Amino acid sequence: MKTNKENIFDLVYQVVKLIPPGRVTSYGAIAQYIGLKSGARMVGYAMNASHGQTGVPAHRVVNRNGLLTGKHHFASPTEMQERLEREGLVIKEDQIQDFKVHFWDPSLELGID
DNA sequence: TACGTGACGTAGG
DNA sequence: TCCTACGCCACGT
Repeated sequence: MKTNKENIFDLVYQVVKLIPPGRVTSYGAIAQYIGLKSGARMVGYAMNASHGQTGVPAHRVVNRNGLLTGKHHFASPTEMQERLEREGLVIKEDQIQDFKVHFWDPSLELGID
């Protein structure tokens, strides 16, 4: 797998697009799936650049603790939470409740191979 | 061209 | 178990 910067961003977008409604994943999970070493930060950066991208549910990507760390980067600080709640998730204190239950691991769902 | 910053994660104390 | 420090890469100034 090539790790060109454009591919990294594109891969992140594609994986995020594959996240089914009502599910969430973490930066590290995506990074690990696309083969990024410490790409957790890169995934976050890709998300930052995904604002102009359509079909990229960045609100379904949270940190390892299930915390909505990127909510401030949305149009409204509450938009991320609103969207997640709209999909049936429960957000409390900017944190996803039952995060483990709704966690969507690309390496597991899409296959590591 | 060079320095600083950032939507994170892991390791060590 | 909780807190602090470091690493990594790309982008903006």
